[in-house]
Amino acid sequence: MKEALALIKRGTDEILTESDLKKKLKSGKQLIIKAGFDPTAPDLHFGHTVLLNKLRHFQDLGHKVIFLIGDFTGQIGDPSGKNKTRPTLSSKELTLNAKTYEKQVFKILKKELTEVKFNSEWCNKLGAAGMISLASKYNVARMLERDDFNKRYSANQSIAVHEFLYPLVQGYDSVALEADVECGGTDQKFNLLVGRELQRTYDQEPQVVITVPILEGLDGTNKMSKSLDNFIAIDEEPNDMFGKIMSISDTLMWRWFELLSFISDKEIKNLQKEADSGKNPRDIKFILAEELVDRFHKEGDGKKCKEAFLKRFQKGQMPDDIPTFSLKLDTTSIPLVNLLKNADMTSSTSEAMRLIKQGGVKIDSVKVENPKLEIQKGSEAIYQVGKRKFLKIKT
RNA sequence: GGAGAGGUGGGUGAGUGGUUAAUACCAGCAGACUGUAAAUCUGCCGCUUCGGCUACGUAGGUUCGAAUCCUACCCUCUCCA
Repeated sequence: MKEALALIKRGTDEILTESDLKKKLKSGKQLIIKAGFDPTAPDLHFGHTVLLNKLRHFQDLGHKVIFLIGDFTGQIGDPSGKNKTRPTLSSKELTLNAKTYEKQVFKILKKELTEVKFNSEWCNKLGAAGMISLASKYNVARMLERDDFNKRYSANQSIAVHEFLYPLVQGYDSVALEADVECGGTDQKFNLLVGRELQRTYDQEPQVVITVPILEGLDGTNKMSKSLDNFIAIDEEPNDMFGKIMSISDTLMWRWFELLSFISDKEIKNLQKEADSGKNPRDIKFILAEELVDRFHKEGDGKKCKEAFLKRFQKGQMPDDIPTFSLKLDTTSIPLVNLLKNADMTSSTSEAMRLIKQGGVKIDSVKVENPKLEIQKGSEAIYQVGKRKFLKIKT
């Protein structure tokens, strides 16, 4: 029991309330753990795994996880953050997204203890009358307590009426599932708490709310997200994954240790001590990178990546697994800038031109000086753009 | 329904007839230095067949010339009811 609680508590931000959680754990029954996911972003990244790891902990204790895809709520659009209108997804896309989710999610979650559900299943049945009745169970004053709404309200910014429905519907999901625990990011706290309230009005035992911290992305400041392009997807190529982890700042590294690594707090403290006494933080980052690559790929891949990494950057050698790109030419030669664009190494020929002028383009390790260089048909060489983009191109 | 403010490049935000592909800041990219860290320095930062082409909400108009003036439309915000 003590260990169970400790396992669940690790890395959480808040547990509301802990005494409720204890009670539920003690009851001995299999708990229903709910977590909601956006239907539009099936590419899971490290940020999602903070939450998934927490869910996994519950599974390790034998509880059941409901992986809830918010296809209905997706139509409303989560008011936290920007209020973009979400495109309504077709049922085909939904199934596809769900499949993609499942493929990735079971790298962390146990299949036999996970159930994937869509909230349209019960929300569609609700109808207008049901929505009105649901809306009657909460009040505007309480809605405005939500930090996000509060700020906008006091700043005289608009709050669309339907935005109030989002937390309500999300809360209703908890009622429909009779959830015992709901996990989410700290930014979801309000929504999760509404679930608690609603369950009470529906005469259910209120769910325990567990919030986990939001992981900072590669830039070290913003929340990791696809739209900011500061993420590492969990199905990313081992070497890319390793490289990206190595490129994070030292400060961020400790944060990632805390939220992503499974090594004990004690060991992390030891590592910090080593760093303080002068050990190269890069070598500590290796530990993190190895662990994470191993987790999302095969055991041992992390080590391979590390070796490749050392070879490439310490000794300045080429990576040995450069992908090949073949381009069929109709002419006898092609300007280098066009070649780079066609091979998708740069987004435009203008960009390619710029990079060449700045000395950022190499062919077979030789810096290109002539921006108008022509590449002859029938050539094969290794092209490098910037520090990390390598491609073998055949013409 | 009435009154007013505004929509500029990824973001913030200058610019109110012409040296303006458009100030500045942030983000981003490349180079130097490093540990593919941070900090710092330097350069770049619309597209192009390198002739040009397309850009300041949309569509027209005035003008030798417009992001800047006029008209219509769309959108956002504020205040009043």
